[in-house]
Amino acid sequence: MVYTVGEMAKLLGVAASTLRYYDKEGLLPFVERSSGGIRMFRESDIEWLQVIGCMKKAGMSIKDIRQYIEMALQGDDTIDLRLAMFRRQQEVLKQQMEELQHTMEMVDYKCWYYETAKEAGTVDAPQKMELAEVPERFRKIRQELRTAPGTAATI
Amino acid sequence: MVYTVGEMAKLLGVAASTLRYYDKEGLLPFVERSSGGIRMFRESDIEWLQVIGCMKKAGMSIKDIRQYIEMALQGDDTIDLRLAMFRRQQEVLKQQMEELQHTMEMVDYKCWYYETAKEAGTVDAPQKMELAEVPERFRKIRQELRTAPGTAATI
DNA sequence: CTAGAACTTAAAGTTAACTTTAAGTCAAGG
DNA sequence: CCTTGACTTAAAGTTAACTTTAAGTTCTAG
Repeated sequence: MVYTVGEMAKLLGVAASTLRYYDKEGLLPFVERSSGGIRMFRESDIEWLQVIGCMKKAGMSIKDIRQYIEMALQGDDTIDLRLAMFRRQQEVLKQQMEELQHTMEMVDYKCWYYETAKEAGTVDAPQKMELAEVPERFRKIRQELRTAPGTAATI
Repeated sequence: MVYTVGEMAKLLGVAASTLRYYDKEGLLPFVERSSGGIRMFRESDIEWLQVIGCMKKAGMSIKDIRQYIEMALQGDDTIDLRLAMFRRQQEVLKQQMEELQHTMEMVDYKCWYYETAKEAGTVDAPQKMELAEVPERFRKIRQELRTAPGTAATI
């Protein structure tokens, strides 16, 4: 089973122009062409595309991904390099995860803040609350936010 | 204690031009000016800036953040709207977290894959391995990647 | 054999979020 | 008062990752 660019795009849920762009940028050197020049994606190309999608989600640039693809095509000599690349990516993701967790804490705090404000009818309720009255799990993030000594605006 | 734009930028670890840009985009209507027109950040403005930073990290656009700031300045009438906004953001972050976790699984698999390849000296080792030989935690992601029936390229 | 849908390329356009530049103004130290 | 470094604005430039356009080609069904 082979696919045209449009079919593969539909299958992956991306625009056909995106796949053409990736090809132009050297991300799809493995895709073969018909005698007339039409791209023919093979079933097995899906794995490449899946990995490319994953690397994109991990925040890698097109340039970096092309480097990886080129290494992969060079064969077993580049195993170490490829391993190093994914190890580095692992670190990047760990960092991203921590940041995301922190962001979530902040948003959770804000939800509590506005739920409390809603009940009371004013943001003064959560805003002027003593730290001891604030649910324990929000205290750290609240203090982090309250760098200022004075009371902040109605944020 | 007040800060100029340059001092505040240094304090937050961003470029001064970024703060000016945010101001131009309506994100900093609370920042006052000296008689000469110089921005004077107050200590309490840091909380606003911290929240803006958090919302950016959560993937919100400048436009969305401005909306929030405008609502906050309108006072208690917009509590419900602000709560709804953070609740929506909570969902977005949950989604992001799941995606990130999935990406991490893929990268973990790739690390295992290349560690195994490194030991054997060839990617054939992990590539041609039977599913049963693959560590249990990588089986799901491997199958997900192997949508194709035939063996894929040396990815 | 032909119509038309989907493909091809190169080049230009888009978008968001900054960043840089240019020309000028403010403020603090000597 | 003057210098100097940091500030001001408006406008133009940058970057990445697409997306769109235009002009032409290929494939498939009738």
